[in-house]
Amino acid sequence: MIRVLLADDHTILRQGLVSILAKDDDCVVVGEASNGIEAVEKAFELEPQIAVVDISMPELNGMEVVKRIHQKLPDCRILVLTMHEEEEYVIHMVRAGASGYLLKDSASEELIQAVKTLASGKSYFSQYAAQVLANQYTQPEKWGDPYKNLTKREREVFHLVVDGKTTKEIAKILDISVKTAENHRGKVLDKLNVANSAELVKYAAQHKLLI
Amino acid sequence: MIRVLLADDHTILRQGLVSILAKDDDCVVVGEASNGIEAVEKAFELEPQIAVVDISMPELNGMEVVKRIHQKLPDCRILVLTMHEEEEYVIHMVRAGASGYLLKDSASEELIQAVKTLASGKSYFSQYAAQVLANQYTQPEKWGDPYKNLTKREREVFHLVVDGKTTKEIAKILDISVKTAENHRGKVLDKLNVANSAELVKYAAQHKLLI
DNA sequence: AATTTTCTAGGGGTTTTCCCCGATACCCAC
DNA sequence: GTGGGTATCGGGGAAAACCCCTAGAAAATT
Repeated sequence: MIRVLLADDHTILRQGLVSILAKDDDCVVVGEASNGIEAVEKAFELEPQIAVVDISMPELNGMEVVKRIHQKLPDCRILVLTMHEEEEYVIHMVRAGASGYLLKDSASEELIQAVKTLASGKSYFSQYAAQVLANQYTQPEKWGDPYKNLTKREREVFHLVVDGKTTKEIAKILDISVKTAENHRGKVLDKLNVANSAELVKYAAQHKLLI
Repeated sequence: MIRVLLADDHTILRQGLVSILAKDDDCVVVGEASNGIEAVEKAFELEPQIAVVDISMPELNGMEVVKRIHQKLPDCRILVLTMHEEEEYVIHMVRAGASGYLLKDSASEELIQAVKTLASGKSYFSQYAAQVLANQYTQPEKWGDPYKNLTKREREVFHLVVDGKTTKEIAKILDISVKTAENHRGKVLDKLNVANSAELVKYAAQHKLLI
């Protein structure tokens, strides 16, 4: 039996979800929440296997809800159910810890399908959401604005730092003095507005300049 | 007019592709290749906007072809057309630089759709391929083996370092001396077999322990 | 040709990292 | 209990990173 928590501020829609899930023998709705705070509290209290969460909710928005639930209950799989089709929403929710993303105009069979898929440990994305996430892989062209301000040499240094090279190694590779390499790196840190090399690598990772 | 290069070792299938694309007024097949080496050479020579590439080809496999074309001609968009459904293929081809992934049993309309989508600068993935790539984002952390050897405290330090915190900050957060924090970090570096904090963040990113 | 930007390199300083070392405390087996 | 392993806590010291600066040569722009 898959224990499901529903979080959506629209009562009617929640009712609809309950009736859809009630028809399925493997699912049981163990709780409902009508705002973000309540959603988090009920999740902690009931520890459901699946949490179905809307993006726009009063008190606490969906992304915060997903973050908090995912942090405290990593085993609880979160399905985002929303009207929002925007790319940013998909990406941010998945980053926050969602394992599924479904649009509200999906068929009811798809909801059940999604819940079961998540319960089995896999992920489930609507056609559109999957497309958005897949695109993420092929667009490292979005070199963040700051990155574009780096000079050619600075970019070389940048990539070497990101690769874990020390200043000394960089100097040897580029055949310049350690001091110069240090200078370049300093400028890179400055231009990308990060405090140290570790943060620089983090920046790179978040902008898909890694791997 | 979208200039397309076809690379597939099966002559009949290539014929089919030509006739499909010929029906469309916006596309023109400027070249064909029946093996990997030839594909790369023709690509460099003709500089097509779109290269349709099969995975399994003689002389040079599809992944190498994609890599080489993508490296020399970053503006040439590559569509992988294959029978292989395996996850690894999708991921590897996309990493190598492919912008689209289509199965050979797709409808001919979908091929044209994919070619046009790629030409417009976007990506195109078959339902299945998109699903595979989307899943990459949510894979329940397969915390690498080395990570599991970290003690509780070391993991706390690990995550703080990865978050870009300095030792001093970590010491304050965990309410321990700077020296102790340094020590913990040293052990983490040692256990994860990395040389410095930058590499540590890289490790985290590659194991999806970031963000 | 003149100006700006980039690349180069160093001086000299503080802070952080990194690699040694030892002390305490805890758990667990003998 | 008593020893052995391990986790946590620290320190000393050398090396590296980081930060402030100057400054000339080369390259790109105007």
